[in-house]
Amino acid sequence: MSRLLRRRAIELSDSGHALAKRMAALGYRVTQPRLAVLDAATALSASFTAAELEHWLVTQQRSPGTASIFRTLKLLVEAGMLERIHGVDECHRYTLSAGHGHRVVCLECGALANFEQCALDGLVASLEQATGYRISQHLLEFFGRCPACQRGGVAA
Amino acid sequence: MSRLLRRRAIELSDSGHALAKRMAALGYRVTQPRLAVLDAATALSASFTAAELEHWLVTQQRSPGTASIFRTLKLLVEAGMLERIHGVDECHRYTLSAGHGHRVVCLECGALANFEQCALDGLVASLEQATGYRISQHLLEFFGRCPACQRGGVAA
DNA sequence: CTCAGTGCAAAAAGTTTGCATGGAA
DNA sequence: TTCCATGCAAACTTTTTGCACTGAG
Repeated sequence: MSRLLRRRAIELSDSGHALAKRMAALGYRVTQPRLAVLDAATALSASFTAAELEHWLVTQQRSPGTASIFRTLKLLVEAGMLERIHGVDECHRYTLSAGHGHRVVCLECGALANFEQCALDGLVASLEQATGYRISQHLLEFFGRCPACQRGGVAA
Repeated sequence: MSRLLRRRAIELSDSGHALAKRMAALGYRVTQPRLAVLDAATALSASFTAAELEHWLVTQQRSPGTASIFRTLKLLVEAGMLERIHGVDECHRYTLSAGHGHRVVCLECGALANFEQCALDGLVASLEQATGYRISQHLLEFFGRCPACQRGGVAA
């Protein structure tokens, strides 16, 4: 591929992607499928499943196929650019990584709000004392209805 | 089935099962597969996946088959006798329900410690104010090493 | 140029369902 | 005796893998 073409290929999907630069900085090759998945993750904005992401890419006629999507999702999670999140009954959802923090997830539309504060330190300490466990990780997520869905008025 | 046989069938698995009585009280039929799953859940004691539970039942030569196991697990969760729990990377684990509360899960052996206190009320209130979300549920789980595994000395 | 990454298709998990039979109440 | 629950097998969904080919660096 000529220098010119390569440059065009990258610009094609480079709409706003500091993300792509970050991938390159981490030593990952910046390829079309990876850019497509990052675009999709950005466009979907809230949380999404692999299937939802694939559907979006198909409608955009940019889907690299299921296998590549799964491989890319796994890679991006390892790279820290996406996070896997858990629902009450649903697992295997993803969201663009937003620094460290936890989330409030809308049960109706999947919208997310992030927050930094994690007032668990005290609880962790007292639990370690009470149980004898050495606690190294935690999972904390909140669920409810986002402001828009509350206005929307559909009964929960 | 004669009265005598029925009685024996129930005694077979009635080893310590207030659980079976609870099922009956809830209006569920107390059947061999359900007793077997309850026994397995009790024996496995910590958290377990459907596959682990089936494996235990197979080794005991009491497995009612995959389909019945899944149906029974779903039923027992609905009945509130089992809970679905989430791991960091693993979902679809189950544990015997221990009242309301949250858990500390050992990352090495899967042992659980339950605790009642859930100091999130304040956090929920301030998050509702900060985000505009109406929060109705939360997911909170801790992970680490249990006392036995710490003594066991395998590096984390 | 070279090797990491891709895309297809096929396979492997994991989970659910249809239907005739069996057993709890 | 009645109907709920079971057990098998087959279907389905979701995710992973093998392999020849392609394109990013």
